[in-house]
Amino acid sequence: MEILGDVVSNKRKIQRGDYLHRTGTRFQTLFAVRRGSLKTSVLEEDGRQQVTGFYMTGELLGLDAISTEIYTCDAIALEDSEVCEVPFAKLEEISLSIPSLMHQFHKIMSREIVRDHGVMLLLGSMKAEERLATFLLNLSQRFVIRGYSASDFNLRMTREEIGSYLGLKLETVSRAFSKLQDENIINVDNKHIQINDMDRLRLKMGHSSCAA
Amino acid sequence: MEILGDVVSNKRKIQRGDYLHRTGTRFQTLFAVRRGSLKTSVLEEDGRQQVTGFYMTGELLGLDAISTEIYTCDAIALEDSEVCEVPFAKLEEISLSIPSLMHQFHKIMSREIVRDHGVMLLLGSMKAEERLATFLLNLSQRFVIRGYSASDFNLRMTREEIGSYLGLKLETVSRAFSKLQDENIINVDNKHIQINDMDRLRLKMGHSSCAA
DNA sequence: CGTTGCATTGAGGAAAATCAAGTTGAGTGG
DNA sequence: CCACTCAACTTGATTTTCCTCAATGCAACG
Repeated sequence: MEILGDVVSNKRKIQRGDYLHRTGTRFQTLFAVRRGSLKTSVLEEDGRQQVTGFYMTGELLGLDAISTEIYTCDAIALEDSEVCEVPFAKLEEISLSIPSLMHQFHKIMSREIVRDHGVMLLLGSMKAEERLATFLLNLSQRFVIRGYSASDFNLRMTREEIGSYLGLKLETVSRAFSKLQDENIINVDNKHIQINDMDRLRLKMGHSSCAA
Repeated sequence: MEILGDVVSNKRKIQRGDYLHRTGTRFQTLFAVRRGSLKTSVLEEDGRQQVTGFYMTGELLGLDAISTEIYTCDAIALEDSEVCEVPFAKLEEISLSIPSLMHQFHKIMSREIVRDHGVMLLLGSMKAEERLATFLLNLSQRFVIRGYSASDFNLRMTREEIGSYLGLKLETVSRAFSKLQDENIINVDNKHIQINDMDRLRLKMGHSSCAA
């Protein structure tokens, strides 16, 4: 992963709300998040919009653009952030002489596909509360990996963005938060989330029908 | 693409209903469909299952397994089929000496990601009828590319499998078919589908609210 | 201190799931 | 060849879930 340093040409700061890239513009670089967080979203002809992912430190954006050499989504900073530009042509070139780099890159792309399949499963077969539980546990997991608390963190995105990602309306997200709080599984104070009972939250992910 | 011939070691026949690979088994090869069609599906701990994709001639399976070197889904033949085994290690090896092959491979993986984002959009923001219209048009498109009729084809999968892919119950799929038939947009005779009005079917995809 | 954006909550309605019959059609065996 | 079986499909009635619309709360900011 550190080999990526050879490929990384320059860093770029990006303020909350700014676009990192826009749908339809020419693709040349991937972006690795160094600090902060971003969301990607796709826009349909008829105005419908959907958030397709949230990205934190260390995660890679732009993989979708390789196929057409045009970005297929918008990437927007959720807070003041910093990214590394990874020129894709250069990455491919260097890959030729460093097989392990190429292999790692393939794994990263593959992981993105697996991740998307997980979201498809969520969108296709889970109820609102299960979706939110899954989402919170996923975030929690990713915070832990980065050395933050698994059970106490601040959301960087709005209810509407969460809803868009989970295929729900913002009111439904809000209600699901309230319900989990009423059951004492989590504490919600606006964007500040505390998970009180990780196990019961995990149960929520599974089969809501069996739980009380 | 023909370069792939160098990598392809052997063909494999697989009968309707048979597994091409199973979740959890060791990954070594990708599979290119030569004839027939397959579905992939993921199984959750609690028994929930979801179809994550349908694959036709020329399409590539197994990309999700690269990340963990273990297949993350089941692949099952929808009809008697034939696939080529593409040993992944060999593909990576050859890529090193044929940059264009590597580049093509990256595009294929990227296209899979874009495709998944499309499904996420469908699952997250479309109503039943819109989902089915989108699905039929996608199939139609893929048949055309392969030299078959765009407006007259046979489904290889059951209503339940379609529903699982689209995040709907089989009854809902059936009703959506019936509705599109009542509106004279398509003809349905069990698995035999005829599209009478491609334009109105496309309209269905978009904003159902505006249509009658 | 009003404005603005985000969040919560409630009431009512629409969409899809669930439950429950029936129908059809292909394959099987008498 | 016909009855039987079984799986897939269709259709209707009811229930659940979520969306929509609307009102209100609340904190940040100029």
